[in-house]
Amino acid sequence: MPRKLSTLDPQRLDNQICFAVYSAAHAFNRVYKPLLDRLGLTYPQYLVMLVLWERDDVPVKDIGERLFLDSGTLTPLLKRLEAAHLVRRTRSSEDERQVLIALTAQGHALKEKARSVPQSILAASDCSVSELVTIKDEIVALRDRLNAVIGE
Amino acid sequence: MPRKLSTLDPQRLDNQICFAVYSAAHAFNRVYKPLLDRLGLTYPQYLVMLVLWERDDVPVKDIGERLFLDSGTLTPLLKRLEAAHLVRRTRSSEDERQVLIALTAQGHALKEKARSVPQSILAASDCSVSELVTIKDEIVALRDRLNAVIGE
DNA sequence: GCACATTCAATTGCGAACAATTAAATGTGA
DNA sequence: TCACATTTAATTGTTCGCAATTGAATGTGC
Repeated sequence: MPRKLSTLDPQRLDNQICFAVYSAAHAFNRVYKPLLDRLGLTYPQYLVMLVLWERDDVPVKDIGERLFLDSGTLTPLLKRLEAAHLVRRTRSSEDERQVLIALTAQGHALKEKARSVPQSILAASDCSVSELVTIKDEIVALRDRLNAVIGE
Repeated sequence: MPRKLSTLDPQRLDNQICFAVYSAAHAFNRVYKPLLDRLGLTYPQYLVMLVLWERDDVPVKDIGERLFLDSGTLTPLLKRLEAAHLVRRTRSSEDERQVLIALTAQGHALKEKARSVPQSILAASDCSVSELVTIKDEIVALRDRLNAVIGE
């Protein structure tokens, strides 16, 4: 005779960590949207730019490994960044299979314009930096355990 | 003279909580995929079914508020669930603007087949229930603060 | 050197996700 | 009652995200 099962029922939406993560990702996206609109970027494009601002002139594959995305997602996205004059795509001469992604002057310059984005997000989070770091590390640890299961 | 700034630089990918959430959501999706394939559902479709298993015969808007999704996403998704004979879509007679979503017998029956999904996810998380509940509550609190900022 | 497998990016097709608009039904105020 | 605003789904167009396949370049084992 199940009584007051709802708070424990693993089949209930509100008890699922995955939905929490899924809906939090969308909430972040909505907060980022107006900030990134001013830069002319979508959120996934912003992620690619973050990778390139750290290190330039890397093959598509490296970007994919960093962001957990494949060429089916990245190829059209990078073509859009190229059309926006933020990156250049050139075949590697050492290995003609690889396409190297390099920032243009405009792409480099955009880093300065994007500098204020993280603090706007921090403000929207309404949370201390140390709390955010703690949650972030827990989520990353969880993500890495999930990815380990997939790899096996 | 900034030295070893990388561990603090808010513009670094690995320091961004949003990327942690974003990549964790994709990792969950990849773990769910083989489990949901056997049910013939995608993850967003599974979320809609979770809502309907809790309460049936609700307007599209209610589902949207629960999952933070709009009609642009839900209308085609619900049509696919209807084509799969899992739900029925009927105009409300009291308010002809509303479309009520009800489970079919097949839709109800699928709940049993889906019963083992949460524990498979728990196993993949390689984590205690109490730890997951703690992280989940923190993420939900963060999500709700973000959504509050958007609403204003 | 040559058959074979592997790697890498591109492509195709499908299902989200969302902004913006449309159209119909309902609610409201004068 | 009637003009007007609001609510609700549906629609259109763009961008992700991924599975599956393709084709070219590279690596390998004999």
